[in-house]
Amino acid sequence: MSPAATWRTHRCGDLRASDIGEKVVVCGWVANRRNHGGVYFVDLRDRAGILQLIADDDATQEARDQIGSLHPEYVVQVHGVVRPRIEGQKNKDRATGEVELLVEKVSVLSKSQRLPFEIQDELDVPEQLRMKYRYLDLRRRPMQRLMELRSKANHAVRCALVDQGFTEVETPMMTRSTPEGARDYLVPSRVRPGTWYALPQSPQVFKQLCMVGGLDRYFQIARCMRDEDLRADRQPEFSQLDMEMSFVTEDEILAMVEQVMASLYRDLLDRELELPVERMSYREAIDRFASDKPDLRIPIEIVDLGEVAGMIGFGVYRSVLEAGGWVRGFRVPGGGSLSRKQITSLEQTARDAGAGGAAWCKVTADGATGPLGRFLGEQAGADFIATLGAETDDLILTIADQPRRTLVAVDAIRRAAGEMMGMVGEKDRLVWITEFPLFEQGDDGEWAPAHHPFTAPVSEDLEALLGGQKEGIRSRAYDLVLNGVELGSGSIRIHDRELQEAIFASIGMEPEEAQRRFQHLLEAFRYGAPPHGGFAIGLDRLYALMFGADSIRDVIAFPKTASAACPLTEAPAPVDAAQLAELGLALLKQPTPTE
RNA sequence: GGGGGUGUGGCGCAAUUGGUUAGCGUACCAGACUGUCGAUCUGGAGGUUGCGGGUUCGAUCCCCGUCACCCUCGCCA
Repeated sequence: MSPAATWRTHRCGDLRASDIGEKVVVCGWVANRRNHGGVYFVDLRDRAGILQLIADDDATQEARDQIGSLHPEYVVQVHGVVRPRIEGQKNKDRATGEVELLVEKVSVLSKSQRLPFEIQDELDVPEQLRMKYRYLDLRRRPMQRLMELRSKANHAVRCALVDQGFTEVETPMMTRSTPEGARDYLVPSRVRPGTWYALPQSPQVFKQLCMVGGLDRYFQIARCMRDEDLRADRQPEFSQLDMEMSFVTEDEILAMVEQVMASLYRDLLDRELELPVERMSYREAIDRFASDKPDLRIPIEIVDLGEVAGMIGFGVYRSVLEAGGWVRGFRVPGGGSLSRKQITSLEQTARDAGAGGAAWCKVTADGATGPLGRFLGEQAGADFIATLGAETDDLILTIADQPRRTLVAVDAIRRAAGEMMGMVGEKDRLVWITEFPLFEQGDDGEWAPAHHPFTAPVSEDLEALLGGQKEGIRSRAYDLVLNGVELGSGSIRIHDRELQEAIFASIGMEPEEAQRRFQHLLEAFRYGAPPHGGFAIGLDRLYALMFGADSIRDVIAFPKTASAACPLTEAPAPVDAAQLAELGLALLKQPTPTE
């Protein structure tokens, strides 16, 4: 096929009644064909929409033969004249429905064999098949919409930050492995056999180095890779909006992130975000919602029953409290209407979360009913109900267990009960969670940094920290939470070398080890590091939520499966022995053939 | 790594207690039809029931193993 001077004059989906009479050239994919013997219809699709082609008695026999020989997903160029559809044959459901293109000439630019699935908006096929033929999946309008929205969102983010004086910096994809955090994806070095690059889990160190470099305000839409097992909302490589600022307080960073979020809401959803976003300390979030990422759409708050639960004569409460455990619960307003079956499922939710079960009762006009009911008759029972603020027709749900298990279970049943009661409000609820603990205790009882080890402590807690205390030390770290989903996190960093070394020491890291692992950062801090802090937002998850996608895979052009494989390219795949030899590598284990 | 679910023409599903030539819809191909737009009608082609093994006269069905995908726990500073 010889090159045309102009492939097309219009896009299919752009033609309107105002174009009637125009001689046009369009290109697109054959979406559908209908043949009535003498009159041929073809729906031609491009990114802008669908245009009906027609070849009836007004068309030449040649044009009718050409259009009659088309098949699904052929790519064609069509010369024709835009004309109005006859009365009664307009299609109101289609933007081009007022017009049709009378075909003069059809050129087949590319043929298509039979498709593995149909190109239609509603599709019910295995996701793996869509991923294997992603280029076909992307022809579908809903997928094109998501790709367009993502592009528009990235653009909005860049505009908002560049306007605020940020500099976009591309940090290396091949860097040094850091043993903390997630497992690294490794890249072998050919030049120095036996040595490795790591793909970045995040640009953390580099963005701090940008601050030492005086860039002042950095951002990047960064690709990050973590070699961990996947989840529905997690991909092995993902995008995060990464930011860092010098000479800032928490307030300024939070305000900046809020501005970015407001820009996204405005440009993508055409909605105004209410600012400032509510803030809540970690302590408060745990006390009120038993979670560091509370879903504030559910209007249920947790009550500490440690004082009153021991008084009502319920043996489980007493023994748990004597063992140093907790009793926490909440009232479900109107929850008296829940069936026994629904409550049983809440009890199961508690057990699935690791608790022994959930003790409950319903508050009725004649007293409390249910398993707790018979313990609530006396004054202590009245105090118990009063502490919960429960009223007639409420359901009371409680968990009694070790502190950590209590929190996990009470959070689980709070969310389950909220959903069951239809309490989840429509409105998006953003909240900042601040002052996260600097250390957290592992199952082995060891204290480890809860965030990364560069997070600064709250200054009032500094003395206790340097005195060796771990428990209760607050950090200047914060998370942004939307409807119970963590969107991102950040912190004010340590910029003082001595404090940094003290932190390393406090987590049991020898100076030599700290030097070996973070030599580049620690050395940078010798040369005048400004106070700085930043934030990172997981964009895939945020976009999936904002665009109403079924899965984060739907907002990623070429996603991977739960086993980190790409069905399209069949990566990961074996390589030639020669490639391995060049890298100085030998396999200890051969790849297992699939199927 | 653990647990759960799924696997039958391209796709969505069915197949009695283990029993005939594994059916139906859709898509595809061909023919018919002069205003359709989820066209319609007629016909056709299309199957290693994920793979391997076992039990049985006989396996889509029962058993064991394995692979892939999805969900979930661990994990993801």
